[in-house]
Amino acid sequence: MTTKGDLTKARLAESMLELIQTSGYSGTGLNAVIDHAAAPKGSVYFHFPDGKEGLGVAAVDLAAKQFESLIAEAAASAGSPAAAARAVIEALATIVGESDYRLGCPVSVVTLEMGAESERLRQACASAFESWIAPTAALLETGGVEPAQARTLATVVVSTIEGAVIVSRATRSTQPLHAAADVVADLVDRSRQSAGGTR
Amino acid sequence: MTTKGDLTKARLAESMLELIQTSGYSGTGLNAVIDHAAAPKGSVYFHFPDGKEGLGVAAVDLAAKQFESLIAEAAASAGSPAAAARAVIEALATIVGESDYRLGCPVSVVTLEMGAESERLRQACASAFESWIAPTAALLETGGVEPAQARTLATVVVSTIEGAVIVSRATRSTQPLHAAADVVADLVDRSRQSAGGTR
DNA sequence: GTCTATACGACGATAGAC
DNA sequence: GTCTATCGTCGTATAGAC
Repeated sequence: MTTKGDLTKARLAESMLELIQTSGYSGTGLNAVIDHAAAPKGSVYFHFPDGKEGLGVAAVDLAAKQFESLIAEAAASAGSPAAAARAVIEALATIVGESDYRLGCPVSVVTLEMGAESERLRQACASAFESWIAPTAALLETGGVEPAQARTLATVVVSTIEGAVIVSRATRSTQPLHAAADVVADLVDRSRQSAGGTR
Repeated sequence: MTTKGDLTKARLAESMLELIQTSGYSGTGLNAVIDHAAAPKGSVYFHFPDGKEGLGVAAVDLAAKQFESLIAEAAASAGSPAAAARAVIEALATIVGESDYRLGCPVSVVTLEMGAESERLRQACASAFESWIAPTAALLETGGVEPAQARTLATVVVSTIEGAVIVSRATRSTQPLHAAADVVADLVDRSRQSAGGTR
């Protein structure tokens, strides 16, 4: 059953996730989180006994699931791996642009800020990236790319997307993301052909 | 002339740059910076009247110059644009790996943490990215790629590198950077051919 | 002009009231 | 079990001694 406490816990993780995107991990104070979640301060330590670190892990896990869903939906509705990749990146371009370049990838920023300081957070970020690379590689394999190459290419695709979001935010332009969409779609399409897939 | 004060100022910027890479911008306190630079606390506000923000801008500018030099050296010594791109990325893989995955791109993390909060820092980051994209595009043009496509491709190349550094740090493996090196080198080489360059 | 001592606020975390 | 009041620490910034 879903108790009221569970809802509070979910709201806290969602708030943390949202604030991390605009202010980073260190820049997001617990006061801001409980304020945004409309939760009392003590409940943070009730639901997340490890404090901020546990809340951060929950936020990263949540982000992983959300983007994983976006990938799955694009893979299901798009006609080809290349089209799916393009759809995902264009969706991100819309999100980033419509947020006035305030939203970015929470996993990237937590990796960069805390990867060297918290092993728990670093592992959570590694798992998040893996949860995006694996389905991307699987999608490429359905296009006829051999497993090893699919994994390599999927890693690069995810890296490119992460980087493009950052460059887009810095330049306040969706051009880097659109450029990434074009190049990645072309790259995915080409790999399918060169691997001897359905041609 | 170079006064002692100028050296202190440079050391402060270098220390800020180094610490940002492992702990992020918000996670780096001025106390840690002056400690690392072996400088008295007041000199921060003497050399950087705007405080932490000014110091952050100096660190980002410094990072921009350093990586710009790496690109220029690779472009000068490598035999082709593709080889230059590979050399740059492999050099990054060495740096990231040998630092035990503690060093990353300071411009990325400042963009993600402060891009939405400080216009000055955001612009410094945008300038940094531009200072890497422009010479990369120029290099691609020497390979026969037309200007517009060179710019697009250069943006994607820089994005991919930024993202690969992040994924490498999260997974504690240089594999994402090596994968990026392979794919980017191939991409650069292909663009040269498809554009009707020296074949 | 350089640097030390300090002010003031926000942080994460906890103890204990309800 | 849920929340409020508070503690100690560290943050940035500054005032003033040298």
